[in-house]
Amino acid sequence: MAKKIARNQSVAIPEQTESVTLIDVARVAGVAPMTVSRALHRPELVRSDTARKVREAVRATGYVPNMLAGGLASSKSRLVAILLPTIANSIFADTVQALMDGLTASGYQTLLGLTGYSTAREEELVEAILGRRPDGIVLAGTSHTEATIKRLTKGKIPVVEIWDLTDKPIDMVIGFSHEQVGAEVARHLIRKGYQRFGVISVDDPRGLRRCRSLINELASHGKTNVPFEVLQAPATLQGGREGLSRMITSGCPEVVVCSSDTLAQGVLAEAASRGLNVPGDVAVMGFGDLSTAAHVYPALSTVRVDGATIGKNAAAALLARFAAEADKDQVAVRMDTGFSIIDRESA
Amino acid sequence: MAKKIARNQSVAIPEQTESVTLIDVARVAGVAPMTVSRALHRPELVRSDTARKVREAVRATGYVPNMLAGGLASSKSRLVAILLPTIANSIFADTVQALMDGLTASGYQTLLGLTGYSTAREEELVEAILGRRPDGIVLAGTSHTEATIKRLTKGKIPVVEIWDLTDKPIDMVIGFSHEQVGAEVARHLIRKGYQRFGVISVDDPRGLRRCRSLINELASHGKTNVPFEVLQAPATLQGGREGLSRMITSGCPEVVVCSSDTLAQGVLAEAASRGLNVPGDVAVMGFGDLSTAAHVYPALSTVRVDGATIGKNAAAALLARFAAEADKDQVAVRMDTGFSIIDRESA
DNA sequence: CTGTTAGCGCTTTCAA
DNA sequence: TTGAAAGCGCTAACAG
Repeated sequence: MAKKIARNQSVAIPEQTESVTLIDVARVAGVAPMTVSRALHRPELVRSDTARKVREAVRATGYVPNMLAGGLASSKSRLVAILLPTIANSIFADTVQALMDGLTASGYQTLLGLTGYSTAREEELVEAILGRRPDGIVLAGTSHTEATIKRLTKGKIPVVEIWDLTDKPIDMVIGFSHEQVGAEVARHLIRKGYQRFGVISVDDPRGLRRCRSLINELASHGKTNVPFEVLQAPATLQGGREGLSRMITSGCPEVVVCSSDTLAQGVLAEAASRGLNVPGDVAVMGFGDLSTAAHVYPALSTVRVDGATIGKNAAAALLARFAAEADKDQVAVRMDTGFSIIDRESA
Repeated sequence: MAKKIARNQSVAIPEQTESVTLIDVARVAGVAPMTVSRALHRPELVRSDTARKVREAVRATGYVPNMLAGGLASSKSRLVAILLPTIANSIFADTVQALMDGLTASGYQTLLGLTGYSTAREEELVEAILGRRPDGIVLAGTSHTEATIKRLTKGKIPVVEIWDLTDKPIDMVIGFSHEQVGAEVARHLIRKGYQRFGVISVDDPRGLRRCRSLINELASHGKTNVPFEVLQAPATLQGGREGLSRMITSGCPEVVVCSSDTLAQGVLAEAASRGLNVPGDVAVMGFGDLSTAAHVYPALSTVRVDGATIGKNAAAALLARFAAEADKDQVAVRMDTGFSIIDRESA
């Protein structure tokens, strides 16, 4: 196996591998270190030809600023942490993508942590992440351990809880009511005239709340004994298939409601493999990113709750909150969600 | 809007908000700062009752170590950066999840960067990320700008390029040949007896290479003029639908090969909505995470290339490389991939 | 096993 | 507009 070329070459030029510091740049540019720092971060404070000299020195030396040192001195890390249950097949993917795009554009870097739907794990991650002194923390959900809440509440860094609502946010919240979502869906389906329902969910807390609320609302309309299959999180296509398979043993419902789009995809696959016509034999409803789902099923129905849209819009709202960091009051921006259903009218 | 409760309360206890340092902990524990540092990071170096005193002091003070300071002093950041094209519907999701799980378990935190398939953007991100002095960098792909390569080559931090192969890796590579993948698939399908093919890809570089190689190999078996639809990255279900729609105008192929599983899902959806039987009327082939796909299509065929498996196994290999950081030779671990196809035998 | 000394590379604060 | 001094909070290296 060949030796690493570049590394060996660099050995031939002794000491040039030693990392270049701001002081080296200053020496080359013929100015004080502080002037280099200013030229780099607040160029409007130095004369333009000084700035030019510095820029050239930076290029000549191959200087890369050390943000650990900078952060330590200034207590600003330009780092935002995002904590999510999971990234695979995730209902959060779009939110995260948009959020990261915005943060990157604003010069922030993103530390990602995966909690696997465990608040204990979230606590550990928060603990560890706090050590990096992030300039902001985004948490999925509003349910956390006591320790997490305590740590985050007493700190002075902005915290945004997303994808849920609560009366006592740690700091800011952008989300919607999963209970309201479930109830809204139930009413929509009843209006459509469906009689026999089936519900499939993974055991993530928010998905379960949506589904339970749905079932309650159905019950209050006289539709009881709704089959309810719960699968292990995270949502997979296979989960959707299995859910439908199990459910179908006790007769096929007219409409199957899923806790997420991924599950709904799986139900579609299973239906196809059983020769069931969608929506002729069974209608299927998902939950998640409308911007994707709406395109996939051209004739789908959409159920709306509240005022904006999950995904990009929510992320935009979130960024706006970060921008208005000065405002230290509690804030709750409501986030809307979309549902996709392949139902009778879209046949 | 209510004032933030906790923040106001903490105002009542002046100065306690000022961040606790290691020196404070040392004072409370009645030891030297260095001893606190040791007790925290290398407890085996201090007497157990000293460690206990320190632990109590940490709890009493609510101390959170400042990793910026620690990193600066030790030049170890316990940070690993991962750069990917995208996170949404991503073929990388599983790799990333497994990788992060492993890294987190080993005490590393993960900085995520999204390049959107742009090497220029990758370059900017690398530049910025290097400022954080990560202990390792993972890059998707082996195609980078000159500047990126230069920066990464001369640095002393481990770099792992994944999901592709190359003769001149920056440091380490874990991947497979996309050309070989394409050719292998072509031969597999020809062995199966298919005559009329269709190919749908998004315009991501690796997907295109797989598809082009497939088409070349088909040509060398006398199958020319294979319909080839290219859609804009990233892959979406809608893209798959559109791809099949366009393709079908010039007659339905016996088998449609897609550059990713997401696209294949879309093709399935479109086929269903057109009343096409899969695999009776048209077989569909995806590419990506076998562990998911294999479960979804129980009777699928599998095509293998090389030796391991994309996803969790690849991530494990990757972590092993990090662990063996001492070995500074070039390394190329080959990574195998799986294909899923719903074809005639699985009818 | 524990403590002391001297920075890590940058920015804040003040002075020029 | 620029510079000098004094740390930020921690750990390496050595001494005890």
